[in-house]
Amino acid sequence: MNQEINTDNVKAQMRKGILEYSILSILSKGDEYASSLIKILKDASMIVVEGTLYPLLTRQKNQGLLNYRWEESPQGPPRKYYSITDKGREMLSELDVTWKEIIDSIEIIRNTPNQ
Amino acid sequence: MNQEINTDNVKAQMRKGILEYSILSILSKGDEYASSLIKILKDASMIVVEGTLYPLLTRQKNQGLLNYRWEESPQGPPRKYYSITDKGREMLSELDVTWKEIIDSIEIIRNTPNQ
DNA sequence: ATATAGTACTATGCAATACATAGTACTAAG
DNA sequence: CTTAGTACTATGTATTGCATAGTACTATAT
Repeated sequence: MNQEINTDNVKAQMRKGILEYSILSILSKGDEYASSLIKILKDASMIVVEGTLYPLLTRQKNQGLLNYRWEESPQGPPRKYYSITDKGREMLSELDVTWKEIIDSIEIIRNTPNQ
Repeated sequence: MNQEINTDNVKAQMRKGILEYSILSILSKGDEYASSLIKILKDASMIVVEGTLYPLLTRQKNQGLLNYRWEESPQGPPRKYYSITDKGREMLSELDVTWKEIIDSIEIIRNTPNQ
């Protein structure tokens, strides 16, 4: 029980840094609004809550990685559609490398004998 | 320049949660002391500093995942050798699953078209 | 004997971000 | 007008990596 809670906590810590990469990835394939992003992430088993996502999107906007425009929704309040900038695409490419490095590091650590 | 700093920052955030997994992995293969752990991690391109590692080892000890014993060193101060507990091995197995889930999530997010 | 260098461990404040929570606002339906 | 569903804003809390300061042990040099 306590162990399960702890595993969830480790997973939450693992999400730090990863979500920024995930958002840029999704938007590189097309513009989306926040609730849609949450759904896409959830479908990929990456659970994120609004309190996390909105500040993250704001940070990325302020860093010039994203832009947004308002668009009327079919039957609710207007939606804020986010799109990735050229700078965001460059960042995404760098994060591709960074993520690969992380995976390789874990692979080595997990499967190579200590010296 | 500012972008490089930002990538390093993202990588530091990504390390959160991952280091716990890394430490258990290393110790599952044999006992080590802190400076040795730092070297093994560094060799796998996972840079960690003492200010991070020692509190982390202490936390894991307090959670029952590790144990330690003092051992005289060849030519310096005594060393604190850490070993993994059965509980630590169980945790490691769970983190194997957790890590795989994260990788799969990123794979989906990075390579599947949005709906 | 004392100072220095190398090695190893302890303590703590700071920065960053995920999360929980509270709230505002828009639109449609009751 | 009220309620429900949807979408966004704001903020305090918890956690952990990092920077920094310090203590302690052993060997070597002065």
